[in-house]
Amino acid sequence: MEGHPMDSVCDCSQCELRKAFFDSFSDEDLGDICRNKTEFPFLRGETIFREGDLIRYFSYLKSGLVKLFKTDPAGKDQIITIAGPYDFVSLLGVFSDTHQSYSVSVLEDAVLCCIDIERMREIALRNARFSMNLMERMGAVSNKIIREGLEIRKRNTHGKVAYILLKFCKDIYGECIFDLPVSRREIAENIGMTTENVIRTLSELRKEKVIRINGKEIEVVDPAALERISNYG
Amino acid sequence: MEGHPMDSVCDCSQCELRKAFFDSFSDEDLGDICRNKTEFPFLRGETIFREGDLIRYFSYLKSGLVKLFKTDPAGKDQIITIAGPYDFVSLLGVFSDTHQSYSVSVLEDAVLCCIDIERMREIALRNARFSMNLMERMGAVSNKIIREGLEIRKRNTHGKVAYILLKFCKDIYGECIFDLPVSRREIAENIGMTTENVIRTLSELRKEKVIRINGKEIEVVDPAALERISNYG
DNA sequence: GAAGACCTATGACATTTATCATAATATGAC
DNA sequence: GTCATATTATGATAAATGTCATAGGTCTTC
Repeated sequence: MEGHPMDSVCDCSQCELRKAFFDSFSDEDLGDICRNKTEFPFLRGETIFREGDLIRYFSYLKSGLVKLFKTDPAGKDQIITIAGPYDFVSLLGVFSDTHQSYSVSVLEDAVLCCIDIERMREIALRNARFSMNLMERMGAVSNKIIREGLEIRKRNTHGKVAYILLKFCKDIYGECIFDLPVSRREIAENIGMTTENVIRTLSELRKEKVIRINGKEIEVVDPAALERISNYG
Repeated sequence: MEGHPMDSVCDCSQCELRKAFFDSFSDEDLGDICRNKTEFPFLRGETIFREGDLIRYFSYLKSGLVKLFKTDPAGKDQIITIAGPYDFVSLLGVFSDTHQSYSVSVLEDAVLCCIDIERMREIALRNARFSMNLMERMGAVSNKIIREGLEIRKRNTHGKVAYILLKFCKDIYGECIFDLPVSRREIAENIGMTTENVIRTLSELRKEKVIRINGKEIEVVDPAALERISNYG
């Protein structure tokens, strides 16, 4: 894990993600976690951890945007998913596996909240409601990744590109106009097609006046048409 | 849930899956579960539950083979995965969702062990080690599904077919000769290609003397070649 | 500011995959 | 057993997708 711990000015009792993870905590446990957590700020392009690294922390994203990916023997990356604050938390292997099974790197400056894995385990073992919350939270993340994989698998190239554009505009940014946080190649690595065809498909959507393109900036001009393409293709 | 409860002759303390789920149980909790579980036998072709059904049980497969799938508005099925005893257990939504998010039906006669969801929750809430075991177990299943999805996504048709044949021979049956528990169409629904191309690809593998086909019976004659095709394609 | 690396873009072409048609075989219902 | 239906199979063709080549633009590094 790169990055340098930042002064932990954060008060866990005020954390907006508290409800998702620590709602069941006693003041004591919350104080314990709060004093023992470390926040790591990361800049765009930095790698948080790599496939195969030892798991030392339970971690969740407080802010920013990351990509989860695997690298094959030939050095080609395959992106598992792109995730924001509520979508990225150590997946379920965190208590059973010893090593990371994928890499995570930063697409938009991020803050990661990290809790020593042993301390986390210890608390989980004496607070069953917390274990349950954790299970629900991590389960939701896993399920989302599984569902997304199925949606991508069943679409053709146009459908795939439309699907991921809609993910950016609906799930990630909540706006029809946004700056793509990834390259065309990374989109290709995410949805399983070639970079050239991603570029070509984007150009076609532009020619059909469904989107407007200005470098990294994308504007979804005709969301209904994009939905149709996503659902049909 | 169809099927009729069978006489519960099973003694949980002897259950071969016990270690996976109930290792941390006190004799008391184990007895409690054992007395309150219900075993449902299912025949090939039967549906265990459908997407959208109310979740009433925590369930895991004791024996047999099942498929997890989703049905789209047009009525087309998409198979999420094919799972045996250690690979199928209520996924992580079981404590947070109220309804099933996919359907499960039976490929090979199966026995499902079911525990009332409320009782399960209650035990999980007072036995944190059990919650932890559960989390690990369910996490392993989720992770396996995610990984499988990625492997399928990155392969071309030959690689996909080779991949799933290897799954049958290595993971499911542990033998190079086996009866396919699914139709060619179901294979297509699993790996995201057309039925015709699954059939064609199988025929090609036969012509290349990598496999032998006799109806549902498949023999992997040249496992090394099949591995190469799976890894290259 | 020059060089190199990467990103975006597009065209031409080859290959892969899907679609449509047809038929033999197998399976299930009555 | 027979009829209806689904499955397996194969070929012909169309459509989609990948590969290769080229080029201008952008960004980083020295």
